[in-house]
Amino acid sequence: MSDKDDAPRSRATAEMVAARANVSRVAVSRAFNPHTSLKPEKRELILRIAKELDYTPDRAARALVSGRSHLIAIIVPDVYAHWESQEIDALTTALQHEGFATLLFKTRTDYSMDEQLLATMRGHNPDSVIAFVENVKPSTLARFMGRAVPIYVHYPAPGATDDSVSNPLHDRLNVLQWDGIDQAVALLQGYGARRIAYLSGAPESRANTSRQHTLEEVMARRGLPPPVVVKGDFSYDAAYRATVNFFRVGDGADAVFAVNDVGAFGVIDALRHELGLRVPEDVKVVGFDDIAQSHWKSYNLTTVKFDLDERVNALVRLILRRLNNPAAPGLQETLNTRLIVRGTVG
Amino acid sequence: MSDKDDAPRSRATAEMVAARANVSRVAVSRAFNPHTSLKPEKRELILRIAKELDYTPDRAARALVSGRSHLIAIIVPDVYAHWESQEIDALTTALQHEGFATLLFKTRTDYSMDEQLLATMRGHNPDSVIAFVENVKPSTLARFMGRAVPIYVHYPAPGATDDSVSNPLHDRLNVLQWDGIDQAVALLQGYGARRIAYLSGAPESRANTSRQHTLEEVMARRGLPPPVVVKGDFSYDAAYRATVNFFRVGDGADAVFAVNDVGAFGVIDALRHELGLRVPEDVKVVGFDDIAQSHWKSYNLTTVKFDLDERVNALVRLILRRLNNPAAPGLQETLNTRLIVRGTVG
DNA sequence: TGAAAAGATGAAAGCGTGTGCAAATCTCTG
DNA sequence: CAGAGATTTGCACACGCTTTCATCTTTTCA
Repeated sequence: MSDKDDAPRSRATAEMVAARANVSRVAVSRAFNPHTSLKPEKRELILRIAKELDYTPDRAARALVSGRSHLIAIIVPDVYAHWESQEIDALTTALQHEGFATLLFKTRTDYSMDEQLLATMRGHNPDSVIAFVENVKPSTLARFMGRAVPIYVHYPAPGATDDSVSNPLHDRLNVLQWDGIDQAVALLQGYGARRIAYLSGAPESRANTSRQHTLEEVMARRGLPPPVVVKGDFSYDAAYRATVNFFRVGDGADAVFAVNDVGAFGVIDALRHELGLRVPEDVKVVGFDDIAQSHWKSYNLTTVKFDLDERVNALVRLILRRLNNPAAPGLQETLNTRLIVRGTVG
Repeated sequence: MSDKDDAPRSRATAEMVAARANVSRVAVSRAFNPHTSLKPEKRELILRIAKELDYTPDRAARALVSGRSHLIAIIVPDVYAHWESQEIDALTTALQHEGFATLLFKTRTDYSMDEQLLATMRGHNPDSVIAFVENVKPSTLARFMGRAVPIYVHYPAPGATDDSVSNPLHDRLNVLQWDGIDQAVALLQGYGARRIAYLSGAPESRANTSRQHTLEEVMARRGLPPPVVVKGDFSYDAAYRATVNFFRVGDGADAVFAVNDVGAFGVIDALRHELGLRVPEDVKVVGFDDIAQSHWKSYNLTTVKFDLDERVNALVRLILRRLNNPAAPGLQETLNTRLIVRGTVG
């Protein structure tokens, strides 16, 4: 065998591995694809030599012919928003485990979808797209995808019509909020709270409206007056300012139900550090998400929780089901919520 | 012109656009590449028809022939760690602006590098790799890349030998910590603190060791006794436990310098909610990073700051410089730090 | 032991794009 | 209007891989 010098700084190719192993290039391809027929010892030899040469099949070339890019796109408005970052983290780990890589795209913070961005994303040909963003119509997103069927995270409101039948353009993860919110209201009611305020997120977002409507419905059924809405935008700073303003000029409230945990932190800090009120003695606070910071001692927040692992598993399941059956009508998974009781209520 | 029906659910290709526009396929390719010669009106026509057909050039095919994937890989141990998530967020936005997409990879939390992961990453052929992870030798990472030259974030310690010359295998972003740490110590000293403890991160990580050594050096030069090291791991929970333990069994300290802001939060909460000590009256606390939460009222942390935008710009600059000059020796950018004074010192 | 079934192998045909090269067209000058 | 130069255009090939298909080899079973 001749001891050929390899080029110094370019990646090894299947051709080189084949030459070195005295097999055809096709055999190399087969060695890297599990369900192909290849004599075991031959496969072993090829894999050994591949390792020697630091060879990995080129995903782009593979994608071109197989139609699988092994890329999963995630679209988020804010990576550093706390809930999102934890979800991206867990999702990336889970996807990695299944052989996928995460392709991250950021939309503008006004939750609108940029056509340029969608075109770029489509160019990368992701096997699936997970949209945490809500102000884009499924039909728009679908138009911008190739074979991939986008996955939406959906929060069904109690009264809303289920549009799953009429919209088979995307798969869905349904997050049911009723149970968690009902448990929260029951707890507040148990401690004597009647005037409950709702700190909103960005008003147009569906995470916000569905949460608000669910809360209103729950409170009505429990014979409570409708919640006063304090307008926020999911951020700490907005929650802080809105709370200060609300308690200074308005009648105040016995409790605040926040659209998310970060908002709840803003509420708590405003109450304690600006308004001189005590939590939970004077005002009770409930959040939504149960992010990592919620158990930190400064907040110790009572909050409604999605189970992150369950949520990630459901998303991965959706992706795999869809890839195994590209022609299936809109797939769905459903997830529930529950209350985590800590120190900001009673 | 015949009104051909297009296939319902597969992506448009350059061929189809060419047919519809009565031009060659090559012209379509040229229409999408700025610096090629093509009659302007022809280009315009092609782009218009491309839009009609929802055509975008396939990145995988393009990458195969041009050698540019337009993918930038980022390797992190934790996405949801606060500093990292903010950096990923800003970086993704900036890269998107330059036409790149972010490819996210998560290492194991012990900061070790998985060869399997590296192989997968190499398979995707990223144009560049940014490693926030420290326990992998540059030579290992370089072996796993193709043409791409990895970028390391480096924290030069004051006495450390500069290995930039001997290691041209990677580009570097140097973050100088001296100024910020010196300002912090000066401030603490000004308020009469002498016994300063250091809350460490994962001991083996270079972010930790370099920060610790710089602190030791700064304190020595200012005539202070060396800092007592309290062992943490960058997380809130570890910081909380370590602080409780340290102040219960040891002599305590006048001030704690934490390796990062999240750790500082753990320190503050332990002091206030578990040990009954006041911050800053009894113990002063300084952090490192200036993440978004640091200005929240519950903490209001005095901290050493990298400027995030500067940092992201420097990274993007490194990437572009490298792509314009693949053969250049190890490129570098340098960044400084400074103290942000808030309420946890005096 | 022989024929049929099963398994292993390689040649060739793509996948969708960019690029070198030569031919074709246009522009300009005197 | 000729001819040189600049610009535009298309053919053919390359990128690295998977996947049919036909061929060759091995196993199975009566």
